[in-house]
Amino acid sequence: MDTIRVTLPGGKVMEIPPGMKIQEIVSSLRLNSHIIAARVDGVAVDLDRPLRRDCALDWIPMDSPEGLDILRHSTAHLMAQAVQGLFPGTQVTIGPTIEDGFYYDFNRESSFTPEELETIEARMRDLAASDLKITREEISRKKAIELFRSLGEGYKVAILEEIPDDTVSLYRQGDWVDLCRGPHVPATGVIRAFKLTGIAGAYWRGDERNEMLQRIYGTSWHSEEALSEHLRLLEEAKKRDHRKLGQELGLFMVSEAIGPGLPIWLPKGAMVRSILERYIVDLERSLGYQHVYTPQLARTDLYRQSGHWDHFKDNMYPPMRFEDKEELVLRPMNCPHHIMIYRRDLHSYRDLPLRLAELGTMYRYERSGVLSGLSRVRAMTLNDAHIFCLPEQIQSETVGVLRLIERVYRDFGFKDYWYRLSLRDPKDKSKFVDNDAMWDNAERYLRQALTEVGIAYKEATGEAAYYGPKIDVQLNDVLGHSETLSTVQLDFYLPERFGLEYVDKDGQRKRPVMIHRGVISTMERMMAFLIEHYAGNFPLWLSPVQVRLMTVTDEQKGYAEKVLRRLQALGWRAELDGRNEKLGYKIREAQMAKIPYAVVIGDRETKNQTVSPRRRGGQTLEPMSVSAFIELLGEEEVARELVGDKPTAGTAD
RNA sequence: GCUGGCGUAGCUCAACGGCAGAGCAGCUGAUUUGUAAUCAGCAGGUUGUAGGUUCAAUUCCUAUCGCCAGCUCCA
Repeated sequence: MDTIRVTLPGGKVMEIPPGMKIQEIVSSLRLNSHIIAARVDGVAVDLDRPLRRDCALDWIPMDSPEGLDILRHSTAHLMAQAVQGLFPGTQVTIGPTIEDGFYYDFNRESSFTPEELETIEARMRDLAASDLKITREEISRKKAIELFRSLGEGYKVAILEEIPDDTVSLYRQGDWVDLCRGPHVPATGVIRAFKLTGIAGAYWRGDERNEMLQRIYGTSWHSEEALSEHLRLLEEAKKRDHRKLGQELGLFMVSEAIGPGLPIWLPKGAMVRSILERYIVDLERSLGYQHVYTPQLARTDLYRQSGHWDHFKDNMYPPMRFEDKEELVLRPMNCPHHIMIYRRDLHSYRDLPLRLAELGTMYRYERSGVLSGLSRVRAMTLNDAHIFCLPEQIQSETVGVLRLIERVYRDFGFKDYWYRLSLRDPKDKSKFVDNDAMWDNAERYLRQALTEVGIAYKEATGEAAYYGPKIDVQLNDVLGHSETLSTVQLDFYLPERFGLEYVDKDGQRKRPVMIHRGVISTMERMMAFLIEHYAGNFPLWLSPVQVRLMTVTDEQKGYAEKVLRRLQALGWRAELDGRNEKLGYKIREAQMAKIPYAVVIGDRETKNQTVSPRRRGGQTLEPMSVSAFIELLGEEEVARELVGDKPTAGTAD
């Protein structure tokens, strides 16, 4: 048999001599140069790969997600080649692709400077221009270890020593070689549109006990246009950054004098926050939650008993002592306080579930490097609740919380989020309380609840709370970082620690189960998300200022004030710009302040007793009576939706 | 906490060893204006803080505080 049968994409079968390379098929078919790799029976391979058996072929074009991933991986190699050429003695470690880009970690005495980044980029362009062929080679693991040892690449040797396979693959381009699984683009000339985007330290193997390596980040695209579009989107995203908008819109501040991570809510931000608080408290009360207030300090012993002292001490402020009296700490969590409320009474099984909620302010010592605007702070107020329930109520209560989360996200228009089932790491039990049966049970209940609501989820090992597994809801911030917003945590441990009981039907005292849950997260983080989600354009119901009236000339001031009083009397957050300025100027300021309605009051309106509203997005409405305008506001507030804004309206500049 | 970068007027940014500047915002005056910026004038600073080098430091060095990116950690 002297030919093999290759099924091409689309079903056509081609007969080729065995050993023919995929690249030759690509050339013979005169396919465009955008094909940079292929899939053979579903497995991604280099174009350089010879075919020896009947198989099905599929192309991987450069602009497909998989193609971009390969391109970026090859760009990481190109960068490593440039770095090692420019800075002899620098060792390579790992260089994977990430969303929209890649990085490579190096071990080098000194750090890379921004100027060196440009030099590296220039060298990469040279290497790309020389269009070096990229070739794959398979050798035994033993030989590979020898090779990298002779090259002085200790990290590669360490990686090789952990690979179980006997055979490993190397990739060569020019005189440069790297250990890599591949696949890669056929030659460096394919790599055209790239940019090195940052330098940072990163611990070897992600462990802070290890030495710090030098990481260079970059991005790579199939065309210059795609690259500049990507960079433009990054710039756009920066405009939505809650730290920037929070400053511009006067929502919050952080004062160096007060302290890092201790945000100050300015009047406008405080207005949004109080609306959020009222919203969630009302909603929770309607679902059978009872709100309480408890102090932000407690005896250290309380936290010793709860286990926080053992498991959470690094995140707690040190205790304070007044003379020789009791020792107090700022609370890092609210649960022990709610547990004390539970313990006040002897509970019948008929009382359960007991749902205690609090907008609980708490303090956590976060390491300085992690603080960020409102999303990572040291003083925060959590939309917290603890559900004390019977074991047989776990699933229905968890389902109730999941439904509440879904309901709230709908109200805010959140669409881009995912559920994570956070489990303990069975290999590293030191971070978690030790009770295998408890963990297994809790995990099962959470899975059942997720299934019942029909929610898809990803599992994350090692992400659990110290007292139990949890369901987290992850949202991306505007810069692409995933953060937890909502959380549902199952806890068999604290009821045990505090000896919680209820009297069951049979008269026996039994242990209740606790569910810790947060829906709109901390007020701080929720605010950060909302600012970015709406790009500062809050929908009417959340806008700190909903309406700004503006006169055309002084003549209309009397009528405008009358309209203002009428709106304010009905609870609308309205203000009047009666300054002696041109209308265009006032409109512009209202637009930049992102106020939903700018309402023009000139001679015509005064004469007809009307108003002329203009929406934030630029839409001018026909003059209407004040009552009609109020009706319009009422409908929009109830709908809780954005009206008249472009979905990605950034700042006006 | 670690690696790197950056701290100049309320905000956004110049000046980079030789008298610290602009735009916006603020104040005063003129302008009475119809859907994204009217004009003029005035005022605004121990250049984050503390040391050091120098005849001279915003500029160079050291320490420290803060911010930013990333690592680690997390609501």
